[in-house]
This record gives sequence, C-alpha cells and structure tokens, in this order.
Amino acid sequence: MKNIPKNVTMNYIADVGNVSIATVSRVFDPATKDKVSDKTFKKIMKIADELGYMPNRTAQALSRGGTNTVGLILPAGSHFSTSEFYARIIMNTSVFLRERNYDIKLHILRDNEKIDNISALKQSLGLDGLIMVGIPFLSKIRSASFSALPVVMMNSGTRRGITTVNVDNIHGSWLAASYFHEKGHKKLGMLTGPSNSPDAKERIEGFLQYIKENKLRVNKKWFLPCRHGETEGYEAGLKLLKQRTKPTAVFCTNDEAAFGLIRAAKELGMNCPEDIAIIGFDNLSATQYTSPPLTTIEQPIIEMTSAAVDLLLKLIKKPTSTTHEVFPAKIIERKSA
Amino acid sequence: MKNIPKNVTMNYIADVGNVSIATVSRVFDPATKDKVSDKTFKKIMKIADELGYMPNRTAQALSRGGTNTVGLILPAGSHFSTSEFYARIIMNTSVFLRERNYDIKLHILRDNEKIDNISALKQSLGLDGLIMVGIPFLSKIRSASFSALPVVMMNSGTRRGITTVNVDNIHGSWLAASYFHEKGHKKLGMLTGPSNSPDAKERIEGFLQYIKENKLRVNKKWFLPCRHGETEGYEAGLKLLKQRTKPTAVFCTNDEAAFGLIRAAKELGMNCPEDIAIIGFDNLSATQYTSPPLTTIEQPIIEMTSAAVDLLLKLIKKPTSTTHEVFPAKIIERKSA
DNA sequence: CGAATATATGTAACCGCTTACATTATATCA
DNA sequence: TGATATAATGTAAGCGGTTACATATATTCG
Repeated sequence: MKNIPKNVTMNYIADVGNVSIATVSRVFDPATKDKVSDKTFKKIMKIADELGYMPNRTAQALSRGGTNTVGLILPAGSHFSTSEFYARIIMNTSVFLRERNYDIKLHILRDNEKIDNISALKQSLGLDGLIMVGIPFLSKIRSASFSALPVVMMNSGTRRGITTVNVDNIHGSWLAASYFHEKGHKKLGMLTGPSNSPDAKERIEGFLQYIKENKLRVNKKWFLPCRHGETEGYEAGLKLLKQRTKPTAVFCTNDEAAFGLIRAAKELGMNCPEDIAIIGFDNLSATQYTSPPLTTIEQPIIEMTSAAVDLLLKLIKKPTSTTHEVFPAKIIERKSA
Repeated sequence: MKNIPKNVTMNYIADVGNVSIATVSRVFDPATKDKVSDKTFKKIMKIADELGYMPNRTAQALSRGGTNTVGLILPAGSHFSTSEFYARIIMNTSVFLRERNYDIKLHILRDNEKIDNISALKQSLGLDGLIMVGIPFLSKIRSASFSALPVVMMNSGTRRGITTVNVDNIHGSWLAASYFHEKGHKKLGMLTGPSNSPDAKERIEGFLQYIKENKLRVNKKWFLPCRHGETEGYEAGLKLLKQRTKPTAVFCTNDEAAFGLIRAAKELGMNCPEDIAIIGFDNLSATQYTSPPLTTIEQPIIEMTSAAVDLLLKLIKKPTSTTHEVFPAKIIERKSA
C-alpha cells in the first residue's frame, strides 16, 4: 500500500480506485453520480471513506465558477458588538443559507470603511452574492455595476435597481404616534436615530406624517438625533427632558436608545408612562425586562431574513428584475406608553 | 480598445498592460510588489483601477494552498437565535480576524448535526482553521486527527491535544457561592444548565467546591438542570421554588436562565433578593434592566476572543504544541443577591 | 568598455477540481 | 450475429491565480 499523502486529493482517490479522476468527480457530484455504475460508485465511496476524503471546496469553486457562499455585510459601530438586532439577522441568515447549501461569510465593515466597488468586494471575497444590512446610501457606487450583481439590501432603504427588503418603517412609526395620540398625548417628541440611517429617516417620516395628518403641533426641539445605543439614548434623553417645555411622549428609532431614555427619565425623577410615555423599535428581548417593560414596534426579522435569502439565491441563479419587499411592522404593547 | 470581458482576470490585465501575467501577480502580492519597477507598478495599478480589477480570492486560495479564512463553529439551539453571548463572540472574532486579514465563515451546527470529522469539515468548507465555541465533547473525533489541525475550542472544556480558551468557571462559580455565603445564605441551590455543556459542568463543580469547603448542606433537589433560555429558566425556577423546603439563594449557569428564574420568583410572590437571592453568569446587557438588576459573573469575552484568534493564527502558521488559556471570571455586583 | 552583478520581466508547471468530447464496453434488435 | 443504440469511463483543456526558474535589461566597477 502506498503511503497516504498529507492531502488526499481526487487524483489520489482515482489512483487507488484505479479509475479516472473524472469518474471520481462524478461520484461526488449529486447531479452526475448516477452516471457511474453502482459497483464503481461503491468502490470509490469506500476508499474515500477510509481515507477521509472530501472534495476541496476551493478547487470546486474555481472550477465551477461559483463558491456557494454568500457574504453578509454589516456596518460596524461602537454599540455594535452587543446589538441583538444584527445578531438575530446573522443567526437567521446563517441558518437559512445553510438549509439551501450555501455558506456564509461575515464581513463587518470597519468604522470608516467605504464600499465603493461592490463587484470587487464580492470578487475579492470569493462570493456568489451579497446581503447588505443597514448600509447607508453609498454615493460612490455606480448603480450600473450594482444592478448586474446578486445583491440584496436589508434595512437600507429602497433604491431603484437594487433588490431590497425592508420593514414598513413609515407605517410602524405612524403606529407609534397614533398609539400615543390615542392615549391622549399631544406633545410628541422623538429620538431620531443616527442621521445617516435609512431606517431612521423613514421612521421620522412616518411619525411626522401622523402628526401632520392630525394637526398636532411639532416642536423641533423635541426631535433629537442619537446613535443607537443605551448610553447615547441616555444622553440625548437627558438633554431632551431637561428642557423647559418637553414632550409627554417620545418615540425612539430603536430599543436601545429607548432603554437609555428610560434611565434618563428615571434619573430626572419622571415616571414612565405617567410623566413620559416611551415607545421603542425592534422588540429586543430586553424590552421585557425594563421597568416598565417597553412598548415597541416589532419587525418580522425571521420573515425578512428568509425573504432576503430567497431573493438573493434567485438572483444568483438568474439575474432577474429587482424587487422591493416591504414587511409589516407591528406594535407590541407593554407598559411604557 | 478591446471590449472588456465580463470577468476581468489577471490575464486580461496583463494583456492590456502588455506585460506577463507574472508581473501582474507580483503587483498584487504585497510580498513581491517591490520586485516590480515603479513604472510598471503604476501602469498596472492604473489599469486595474479603471477596470475595477481585484484578484480572485478563490484562485489565490487554490494556488497558495490557503484560503485566509477561518471557520467559526457554533452550536444551534432554540434559544440560540437571540443569545447575546454568542453574538458577542461572533462580532469580536470577526473584527479581530479582519484586522489580521482573515475572513470568517460562520457555521451554525444544525440541531442534530454531529461533527465526526473535523478535518473533512475544514477541508470541505475551504478553511485554514477552526474556532469552535461551546461544543460538547465529540466522542467520534479521533484526537489524533485533531491535534494536527489548526483548531481552537472556546468554552468547550479542556482536552489534551487541543488548544482551548476558557473562562475560569470553577473560580467564577466559587465566587458566586462565596458571595451568597457572605450575605448569610446557607441554603444554596442552582439551575445547573444543559447537561451536556462543558461550561455548565465546571460551574457546578466550582459551586459545590465552595459548599464543601465550607461544610454547607447540599440538597440535591435544589440543583435543577435547565437549558440556557429565559423560558427554560422560568419553568425550572417554578419547579425549584414550589418545593416545600427551598434554597434562599440560587446560582444560574447563565443569565438568561436567571431572567426566567426572576420571573418565576415574582410570580410566586417572592421578593428578590430578600426571599431569594439570584446570581447569573455572562453579564449580558439585559442584566442591567431586570428588577432587580442581576448580579452576575462576567467572562472577559473580548480578551478571550482575541486570544482564541491569536492562538489559531499561530497554529495555522506553524503547528506548535497545544495551549490551554484560562481567563479570570469576575463578579459584577448589582441588586439581585 | 566589457564582465560581473543586480534588477525586472517572462515562461510554464502546478494547485484540485469540472466537463465537453472522445472512447470503450455492454445491451438491444432485426 | 453484426449493426446500432446506450451506458460507463477516460482524456485533456480549462478555472484564475502563484512561483521556481530562465531570460532580458540595467547598473556597477576595474
């Protein structure tokens, strides 16, 4: 018996089995394995088994011109390392892709990293397609290069020529305003989120829309930007609530900011929801634990992720026209408003 | 001007630039780019820029015999999709690897997926190395095949021949018991976690160790297993606290179970920490929001992740002897104990 | 100025697999 | 049984890079 090489390759299996490399290749490709005689198939499988052989993915990828792996691009950010929202997306995407026999490469953008060439990024990472989450508008990207690529953007707004998946931010925040109003609030404020977030932008829009529809007064001082973290929410909250005249109800573009706002209110001796009503966005698991538990707007992450994956795989198989899917937001009623 | 092919390859760049493919290759390899004349370098760079060329990772990987990507293997689990602990590990690993110019492939184990051949997994996924987190002992793995591979296991216990990174579970839970005892508690109980978790096992051990050292009574009925989720903690908590005689202090192998326990206690009309003291493990961010805020044991995730990455890359470069790193656990004092 | 040395570039084999096409073995049928 | 269809296997050219080695060009110096 020859001595086993460090890397068992298809070639080696072919040698041992006394068949050609093509035959071995056929054995390992589900699409062609029935072109091989039963006897040969079993023989090769046995050898491979004993030698612990599996086809080399890299070589397959090069040869087939596809890697069967998809990139998940996420923005970095200080608050990021703990954000449950992104974590859920990662987990779900990973699981869904796995079910469809795709691998997932995680690519967290560095703080100042620009993406000016999606195509190169995809190529350089050895990817078949990309799912980008929460990426602010990328000015440098020629949409031309874009539309040809299998890319779907989640929670990044809607853009022509790009397949997108979004929650209905407008209606979601409209819901929040409406909820406040029904409870009798007339002075509505907002922690408006990071200025470059597409999601945040739409959430402001929906909130204002309700306000206008119902002829409520809007006070610009009650609309404060704030990054999506607890600390940031706390600081913005302090600023917001220390004002002479202040809102009686505040909507936050995400839950973490709302957590901070709750802390700020508490610190200023205000009671929630009596003195100040609060609604968040995302329905993170911690919303159940705060005092009071946080009323919030939920986005159907599982459905959205699943859709993103399906759309992407469809695009990979055949570049079709672009789609925009929008999923309903839902208010989760707890005790903070 | 020739028409640009759909896939710009090195060959094409070479053609356009009127140099050999080898030269282009040199230009793009940081290690060899100074072997190219300045003039040529700039010329090629300019062309590549205009054509949006980047070397194909897959081809590089095949040729170089390394993919520059590392796999992160995580267990699945129902509670999983929300577990912040794993999310943090994922984020940190991703960032650290990125800094070192490695990519990360996420591989979430299916519910009943066995890993019986690490080597094949690595090969088949096109990976240079593996970081495995929270994987219970894998009987089928021949440790032989193991030790030769660049693998580091995190939070999976310590095993000969495998490089591991762990928090000091024993001391951490010893700390919890000691904290209870100092507060005057003598009747100590535990939600002992999933039966197959290496972490949980050690946490039980450390807790019992303190109990024995201090000659406290141990009541087996106060030690209940429970998977690491809020619901599971709630259910186990109910069972635990409905007993005739019950503990006055309960240590949970993770925070989420502790959250459930808090809920169960509340539901049974017990006050925390007066009637029942509770300590968790992990210091999830939600620990600050519960009522009362949860006292917990923290593991230095960032340091641990960073160590795991460093150890792995070292192993990839040169298979050395295996290491076992253990990081200190720390008690984070809040209001629940 | 020509030989020796250093620098820049080119040639071609190889990485491990896929696949169109060619070839050979086996089955079918008048 | 020989011609022909069918099934099984083999041959070899890629896929897009890397790199040892060969070659050509530039520099240095007695």
